[in-house]
Order: sequence, then structure tokens, then C-alpha cells
Amino acid sequence: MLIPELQSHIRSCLQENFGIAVEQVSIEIPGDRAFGDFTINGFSIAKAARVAPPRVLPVLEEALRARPDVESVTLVKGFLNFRLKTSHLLPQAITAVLGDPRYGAHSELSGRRIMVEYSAPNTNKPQHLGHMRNNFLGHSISAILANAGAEVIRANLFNDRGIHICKSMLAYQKFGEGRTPETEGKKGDHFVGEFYVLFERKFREQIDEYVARNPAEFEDWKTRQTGGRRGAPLTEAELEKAWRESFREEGFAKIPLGSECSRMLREWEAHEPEVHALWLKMNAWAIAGFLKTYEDLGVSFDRIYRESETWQLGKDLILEGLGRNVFAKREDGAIEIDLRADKLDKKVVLRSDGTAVYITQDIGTTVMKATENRLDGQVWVVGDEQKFHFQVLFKILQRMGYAWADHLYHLAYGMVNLPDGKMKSREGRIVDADDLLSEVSSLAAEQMKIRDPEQSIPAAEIARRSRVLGLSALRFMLLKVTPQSGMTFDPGESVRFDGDTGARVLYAYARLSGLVNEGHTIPAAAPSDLCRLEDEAERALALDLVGYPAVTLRAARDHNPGAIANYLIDLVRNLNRFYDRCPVLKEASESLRRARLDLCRATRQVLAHGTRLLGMPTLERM
RNA sequence: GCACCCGUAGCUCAAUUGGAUAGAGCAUCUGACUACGGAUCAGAAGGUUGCAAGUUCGAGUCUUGCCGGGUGCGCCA
Repeated sequence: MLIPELQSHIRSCLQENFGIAVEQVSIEIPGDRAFGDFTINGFSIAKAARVAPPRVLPVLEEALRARPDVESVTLVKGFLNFRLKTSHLLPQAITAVLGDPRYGAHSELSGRRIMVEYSAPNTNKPQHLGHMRNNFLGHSISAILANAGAEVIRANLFNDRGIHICKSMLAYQKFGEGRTPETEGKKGDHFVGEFYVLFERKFREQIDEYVARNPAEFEDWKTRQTGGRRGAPLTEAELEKAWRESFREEGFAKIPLGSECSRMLREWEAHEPEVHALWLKMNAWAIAGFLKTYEDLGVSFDRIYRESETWQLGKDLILEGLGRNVFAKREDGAIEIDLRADKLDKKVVLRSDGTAVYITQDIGTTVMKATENRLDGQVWVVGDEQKFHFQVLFKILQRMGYAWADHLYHLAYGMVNLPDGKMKSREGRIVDADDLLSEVSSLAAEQMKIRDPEQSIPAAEIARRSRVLGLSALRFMLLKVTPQSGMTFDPGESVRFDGDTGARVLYAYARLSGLVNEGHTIPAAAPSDLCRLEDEAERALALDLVGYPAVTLRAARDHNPGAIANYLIDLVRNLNRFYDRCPVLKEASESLRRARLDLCRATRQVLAHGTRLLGMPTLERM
């Protein structure tokens, strides 16, 4: 490959002239290609070689100049820019791609077994836009890490137990009247989700009743309030709101539905048969719905865990750690760990009654996953509001002494907001995943029909293609943005089919496929002559291909699919420019035509590779 | 109150991890429809990177202080 070869040349040149071994020689493709094909940053080389820039750069300049494949070298403001002879660059770039079906893959993580956990849905709530970002990120980062050489196990963890699950169960028991997803013609997850919403509504009504009946209790409650969370005094309205909120936790049992719900949870934990049967039934509905959504979204998992199977884990590990003084027992019996030396806080890991808290379970599942699968590392795709939780979790596991605890990564992503603000499920302002997907697909179908006025494409094929296009458009849109930052998503406007979109990438791919396939049908009278490619648009495209491996590597190191999405956009931009300026099939010269077809094939291969890393299905025809 | 994250063109996002003249798309305006599939291409316009200092050859990126937005800080999950 081009860049590695250049790097090793520079490296040996430094070794010979200065007797210094430099590990990292960064040869980059400059942002502004007017500078040249490649650039060497003089300052960073000088720093790495520990020789002053004026001494190093002229030596490297001479070395580059001596190469037969280098056309020109310029030394500007500490940057060594050089340009390869077109007759070298293009053939090198194209054969590097076509000669290696795994072009863009790496071995940096080879030998490492990594589990990526993503999605982790609450079985009460159908998937929405935020989950889509999670699902797509998890699916894509799994492919990206695998491409970097790791053996990746994709895992999901169903949040299928707990007080919130009892809410939908209780609502169904009281108001379900024996209905089922089948009788209502609804997807199981939506069906269950409706009972969760129903519980919330009834519960709020009961709070209203309780509040109206017990004004004295409010007065009494107020006197016990010392102010806001960290000091600031509250207004009367805030106090009333806080009082109402208190019924969601401390005062939960004062509300009839609340106490029934708590009782149901105790019965579930005691394996009471009737409650358990109800739980099994509703869970099966919800999960069947999720599996359908996953299938539609094109995401999958190698291993599914359920909290109902893992929630008890972790306790033994805590007790074992207590024996080794990793944890300490407080006077009241609770077990905690003091992380203040690591700029975190004290954290209780086991309640005084010996039951598990949330983090106990996470400690248990993490250790279980690691030992069960002999993992070297783990990645969690979870919203950034849980950053602190994961910092604490990772620190605890390090303190417990696990060798793999240094290779845990929380891929935190920002919230997906709507143009008018946050999604709020209580206000019904959520974008449902199933709805959005079918909406975008039907928009795609409309566009396809406009472009096929003779109706030559069968309806079933339109349906298939529009699903692929709609899905890829959504996927691309959500993956294009750096995970860490929050994003605004306009369901009405932002799923477009022109501009920097997934549709543009798919279109370019389909067009290229058509070209390549048609090119194959033309009998060869002369062999391809890659040396005849000399248009600037061809150079630009070839340079993009040369830069691809660096992009996939960075995407893996940064856990950032966005790097690939943005690369693909640039690649497609240069492809379309090439396409516009250089005739391929219409080219009269056989050897040039075939050379351009080779460039198209190479580009198509990289496009296929990149879209696969993003999890985007492609179309041979649109 | 304390901690972390964010603030880049009217809007949505980039910026090779401290590098050169901060780039794309959308929207606006102007061109290319006898088109290897126009879901395309060429061009114009759009910026004191929230504000103010500092660090150095060099700062959107690092430090500090303000301003504005978000999230977190339970024996909840």
C-alpha cells in the first residue's frame, strides 16, 4: 500500500541520516489538495526525531525527490508537500484496492475478543428515535471493531423485570379484559406499552384524588422540606410539584395502584405462579414486537441477556470483595466503596438488608460476560446521562482487580432532540421507530414512482427498494453525527433524498453498479491501461481511495461511525465529479475505458465496504 | 451548590486529535436538461468559531474567567 510504503521510506531515511528510530511517521492527505497529494508535518517529524526542523526537512525533501515515482516536492512553512506522478499514483491506488478484497481492514485489534452491548430496551416501551440511534450505533461500531481485527460479540440486555414492568402488568390485569395483541391487531410491544401508559394515567388520577383529600398532609410535608436538592429554596408551585413527584417513590405505597404494584413485585420475586404466568405472557408479547423491529431495522445480536436472569448477580462478588477489603461494611450494615481518591464519591454497592442495588447487578453481569466469553474488553452503547454510572462501575471493577477492567468503554451518545425540543413520552411527543421507518419508506417509494413513470418496476420491487432506501437514509442521518454530541432530528424535513444523505450514497453505488455491470458485457479488445488515467477528477478519487484505511482505523480508535459516513460523502462527491467529467462507457479508447471501469470497480468496492461498516444495505438498482 | 459535556454560515453538521486560507449539505441566487440513470454537476453569496485574556512557531481544538444551553450528583433503575 502506498502510505505505509512511503512511511517506511521516511523512517529508514531518518534512521540512516540521524540514527534515530521514529515510530510514528504521519503522512497525511492534506485538506486542501492544492498543496499536493501528501504532506509531512515538519514540526511533528522534527519533534519525533528530536532534530530541529531546518535540519530534518531538507534531508527528507532530497530523499523524496530521489524517488522515481515522485513528481514534485515543495517545502512550505514547515510542511513538506509532494505530489506523485499520476502514472504511479493511479495504478498503485487502484490495484491496492482491487487486489485486496479486505482493503480497509486492520489487524490492530486482532486476538482481542470484545463484547458490544447495545439497545438494552425496557420492555414497557416501544422503540423510538433515541433507540434507533443506539441500535444503529451499536450495530455499526460492532462492524467497525471487527474490521479492526477484533472478534466481536454483539449483546443485548432486556430490561424485563422490576417495578416498572409490574406497572404494565397491573394495568393489564385490571383493565386488559383478556385482550391480546392478536385480538387488537397490534404489535406486541406497542400493545404492552399502551398498558404502561394506561397505568401512568390512572396513577396520576389517583394522585389527584389523594392530594385533594389530604391537604393537611401537604402542609405537614412542606414543613419537613429544607429546600431544593442542593440548597435553593422552592416556590409554592415547585413544592406542590415536588410533593406530587414524591408519590412516585417514597409515597408510592400511599396510592392504591402503587401499593398494588409493590405487592405484585414482591409476588414476582417470590415466584407467585399467577403473577409469573402473566409476566411471561406479556414479556413474550413485548419481545416478539422488539424482534420484529430489530429485523426491520436490520440490527442483530449474537447473545441476548435478560435482567430477570441477571439481577441477582453481583452479590457474591461484593461479599468476596468485602473479604479482601475492596469494600467496607458501614455501621448500618450497608456495604460501600470509597472512590474519593479517584475524584468520584462513596458508593453503596449492597443495601443494609443485603439486597442488590443497580450497580451490584451491573458488576455481576459485567464479570459474568467477561468470564463466560473470555472477553478482553467490553463496550456499552448507552446514553450520556449514564456517564457517571459507568465511571463508577469501571473504577469499582478496577479496584476488584480484573485484568480486563482497563478495556471497558462506555460509548456515550447524546440525546436526539426534535426541532421544538426534547422528546417527551408523557406528552406523547415521541417519534416511534416503526412509524418513522414506514413513513420514510413510503416517501422513498413516492420518489421511486416519480422516476418510473412507465411503471416498469413491479410494485413488490418498489416496496423492497423503498424499504432499503428509507432505512439507509435514516441510518446514515443518525450515524453521520459524532455520537458524543446531541443532535436535532426533524422528522418532517431532515429525511431528504438529496445532499449529504444516505440516499446520495446509495444512488452513487447503484449508478456505479449499473456502469460496472454494463462494462462487463463489452468484450475486451485491449487491456486496461491505468497509466492513462490523468484527469484531476480521477486523481482526486484515487487519493480518496488511498485514504480509506486511515479512516476505518480512526473510526475504530474513536468508536465513531461518523468518520466513515463523512468519508463516504466526500468520496461520493468526488465520484460524481469524475462521473460528470470523464466518460466511461462512451470513452472511445478501449484501454482508457477499461482503466476507468477499474477505477469505478475500486470505488464501488470501497463504497460497499464503508456502507457495510455503517450497516447500510445497498441497492444494485434504484 | 458541585462535577462533566456542548456553544462553528440563517438551519443541520464537519474539521486528519495542536497544523497551512475553518469545510460540506439544506435554504437563497446563477448556470448545465440531444442525461454512460439529473436522487447529478459547475458557480455565487454566507464566519471576529458565544465573549475576554493566556500558553507557542502555530489555537475551533489546550489553560483560566465570564455569558448561554444540556446532563449528572440515591441503600432509584
